[in-house]
Amino acid sequence: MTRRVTMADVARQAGVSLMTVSRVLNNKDDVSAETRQHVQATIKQLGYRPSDIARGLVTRRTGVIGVVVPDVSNPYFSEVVRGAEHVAYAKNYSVLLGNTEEDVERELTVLQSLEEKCVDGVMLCSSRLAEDELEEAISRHPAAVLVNRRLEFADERGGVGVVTLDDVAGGQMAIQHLLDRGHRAIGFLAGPPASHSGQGRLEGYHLALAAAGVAPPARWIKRCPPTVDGGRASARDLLSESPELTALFCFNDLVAIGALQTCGELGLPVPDRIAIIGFDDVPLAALVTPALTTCRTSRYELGAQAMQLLLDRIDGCEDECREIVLPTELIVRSSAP
Amino acid sequence: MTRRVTMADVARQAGVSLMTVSRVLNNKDDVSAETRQHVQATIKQLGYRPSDIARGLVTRRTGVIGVVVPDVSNPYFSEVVRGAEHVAYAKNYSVLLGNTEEDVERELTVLQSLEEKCVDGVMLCSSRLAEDELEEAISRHPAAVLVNRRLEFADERGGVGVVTLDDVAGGQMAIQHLLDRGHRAIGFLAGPPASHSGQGRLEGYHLALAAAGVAPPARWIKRCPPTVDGGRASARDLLSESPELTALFCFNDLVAIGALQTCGELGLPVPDRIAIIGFDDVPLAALVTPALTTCRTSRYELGAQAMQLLLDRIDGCEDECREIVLPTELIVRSSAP
DNA sequence: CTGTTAGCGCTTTCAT
DNA sequence: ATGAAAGCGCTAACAG
Repeated sequence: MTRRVTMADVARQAGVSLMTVSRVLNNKDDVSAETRQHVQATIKQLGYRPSDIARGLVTRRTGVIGVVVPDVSNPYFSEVVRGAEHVAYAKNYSVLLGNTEEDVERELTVLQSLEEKCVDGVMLCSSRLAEDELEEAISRHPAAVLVNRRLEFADERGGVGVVTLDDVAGGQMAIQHLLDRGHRAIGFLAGPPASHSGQGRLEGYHLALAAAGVAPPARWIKRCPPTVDGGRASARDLLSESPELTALFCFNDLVAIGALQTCGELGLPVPDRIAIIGFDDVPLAALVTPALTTCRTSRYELGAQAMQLLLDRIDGCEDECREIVLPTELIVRSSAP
Repeated sequence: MTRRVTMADVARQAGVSLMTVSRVLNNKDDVSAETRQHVQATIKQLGYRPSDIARGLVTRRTGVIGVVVPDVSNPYFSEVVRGAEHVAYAKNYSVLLGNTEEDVERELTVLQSLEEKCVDGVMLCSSRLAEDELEEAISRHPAAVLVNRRLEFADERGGVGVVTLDDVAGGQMAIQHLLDRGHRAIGFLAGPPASHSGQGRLEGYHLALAAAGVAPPARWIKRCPPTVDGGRASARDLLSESPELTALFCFNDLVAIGALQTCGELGLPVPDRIAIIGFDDVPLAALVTPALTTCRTSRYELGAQAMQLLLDRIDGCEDECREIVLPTELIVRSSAP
């Protein structure tokens, strides 16, 4: 393995000083056109590539952003990551990916490792950390943005940006759609108790029903894992305990698809006997039979906006808007026409 | 923003030299137990975290691996990334993610940016680069592994590891299954022409048919984008040009789902009039109606093995096996029972 | 416009 | 068992 070409090599070969090379590299204007061209030619000739890590040591900026997600292979987060990466790339930042595998311990070590890598900022998605741990971890980084999670004392701590979905409005929208179709007995497969998003959607559910004068009994609401299997099992429980239900609102599309399967197994036609609404509009939602009515959320946008906010903060305009709430949109398909 | 705690701070506070702190940090054995404990306490007290970038400058190792994929949000690659990240994490490496967005130019710049970040190695998935560009780009990195792509002169260049799927066997397996069910007129929606995997599957298709004495006319084979829409459109063309087809083998599950939709629109019952087989077994495959028969590939394993190979190479045992070929498995469901 | 001198935070080598 | 000096590749701050 041959030694990496260094700036000194370029300087020597071009017959100039280190600084001149450095200036050319950083597009400083105080270099004569002639010298600049000569240096650039030498750089190309030698195949020189500056070392961001040496540069980072002195500038204190690595050009790297840590992006932490519970599970990259979850289509939800992989879209978020794609959005984040796109924006980062456009501004010449790179993304250091941290996958916590839904594990709190690991989330902590990942955050720590990002510290050692001296990232310029951290984008933390759906953190499962306790509030105090979260604050502590975040405060150790130069900048941070939270996605899908709010921090109670965010304003007081200063630097933390927040990007979330308008889960409450989404939930209201979905329930209102069902109410408009005449449904009154509407169940909710609510997802994991720890989910901030689930809380919001539940709130929307309650708000919309209350406005319509419906008081849902507690048994209409069931927690479940946010997966197809979780949805299938919980839908079965829910429908057997509360056969009066004519509609189901689901934490996300995967849960809704599980519910769809249960209805199939139980011989309950969707949407005629049971209407079903999901959340997220993952690509899958349009492809199942019947196609899923759902609240679309732009996960790509979530990632992109969060990264944007983070970079804005890093590159100066700190007092940019602290919290962004992204809207959702009801996509009406066959499962709840 | 308060200055980062440095090793010098720890040394001063603990009343020892920089070297002692460094030794403790790196678990060198020539430090008295007493001193070690004292230093460790100070480190904890100050919340000191070593800077991998300062360390990297001298050791020439950053503990970062670049992982380059065409599209993180593609379920195929997001699984690969998850596998890779898991292995990397286990060995104390971090993953710098590069998303090329299926763009060759961008693939080149990403690779370049990884160079500047001084990554210890690169894992390049489904590269679309021309052979010479690929060789050049790779040779500029300390170590590299190719996923889903071979390099003609790999052995001669030395350092490049390769991990692929056994696409040929997968294609054969799928076609053999159809032949066993009495199909003879079998079309192939072959995916993008540049895809190495597509080539392999096509080879498997030809081999299996030839062995059965079937000589498929060229019009039975159609290139298409590797997406649902691509599959839908191409299936429509294919079936109208060659109505004699009784089965379709598809480049991947997304294409197969597109084909499924076309059959629905055309009123051709699946599998009775047309049998369909996909490739990959993405989660979606089991959820569509009818459920998709497909060749399962462990994308997680692909990522994990590739990362393993790369790290093995980096950490010494270079002459580890140079090429890994992962098997596929036929999963029989309703679309081609 | 260009070069010189320091030093970023750490490890390596050589002393002690 | 511990420390001092040198330097990794680069840029900031001054000189000229």
